[in-house]
Amino acid sequence: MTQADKDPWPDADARDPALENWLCFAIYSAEHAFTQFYRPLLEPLGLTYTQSLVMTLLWDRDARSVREIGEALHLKSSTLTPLIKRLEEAGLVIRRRDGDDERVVRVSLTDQGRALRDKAREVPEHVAEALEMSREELRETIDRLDHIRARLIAATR
Amino acid sequence: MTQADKDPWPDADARDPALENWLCFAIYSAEHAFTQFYRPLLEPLGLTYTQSLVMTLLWDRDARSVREIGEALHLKSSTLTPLIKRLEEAGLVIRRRDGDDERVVRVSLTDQGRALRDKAREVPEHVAEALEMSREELRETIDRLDHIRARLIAATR
DNA sequence: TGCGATTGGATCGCGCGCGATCTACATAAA
DNA sequence: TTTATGTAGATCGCGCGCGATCCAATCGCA
Repeated sequence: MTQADKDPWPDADARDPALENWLCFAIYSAEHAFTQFYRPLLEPLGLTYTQSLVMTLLWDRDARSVREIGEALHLKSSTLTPLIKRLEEAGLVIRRRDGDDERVVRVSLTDQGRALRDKAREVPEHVAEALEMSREELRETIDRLDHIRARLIAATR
Repeated sequence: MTQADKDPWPDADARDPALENWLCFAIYSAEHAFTQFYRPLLEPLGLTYTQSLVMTLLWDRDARSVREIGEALHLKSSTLTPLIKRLEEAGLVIRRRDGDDERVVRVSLTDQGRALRDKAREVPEHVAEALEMSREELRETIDRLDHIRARLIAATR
């Protein structure tokens, strides 16, 4: 458990010169830890983490376009098109061209996709339990990360 | 700028029921934003972000084993072996079996790899500039993310 | 000494995630 | 109507990142 926490990074004591890089690495590895944590929870549902994000969007509101999904998740069509096709192969969604605008592809839940929602409900509780953080702490951390993301996007040339 | 910040998530006002999932998504997309931000900075060096992490380790201390690098970055050999081979093809490092223990592969910098360090020095400043965060804020956010990671790893079954 | 268990890397298959590029469709302008 | 401009997805190639699996070297112990 704690054995994996000794960070054998260079100059662990003299972190100051490049704290920004540490922040990036902290985010980078927290993301991996989350993925690892979610894996066994989502595997029984047959979903990857990103797939579960798409499903969560659709459970809230159905028949979204690929563009809408991409905006919500900050993902490009080159990521989403194959991913959604995989969801379709799994029988969870269907993709259909919009009648009004033939460019648009609408993604809708199948009965099977809708049914999966029940199995997914307990997942957030596992996360909450693991994190052991107060709602204030969660709120504050999320706000800070959102701020960081906004700053980075604004500064990306 | 601010246009990309409207989060079109379900129930944006009723976030409370699953704040933990929001935290995960916040980390997930902050990670992508960082990758996007780093890309144009690292492209002139011919490095990806993960490759730059490996190089940073080696610049601090040379001739590390694949296992040591993996522990520092929390990455598996299935990720590192091909990545380091790419660094080798680029002429930045050499891989050599350890004489004492033939299982161990040591990764050492070439002159070219060492020389790249100078070009990489300015990168952290760009990050600092973009983030607009105080050292205290940085410190605190890093600590919180490290804590989250530790909790997740401990709770991953 | 010898033999099972462990360890360090390598390999394979799969799913992201992206930039670049392409196509089909839609809309605005001439 | 024709032409130009823009938009929604799809496709391709590449680099992670992992679980599963394999192999060779080493270690532990009888």
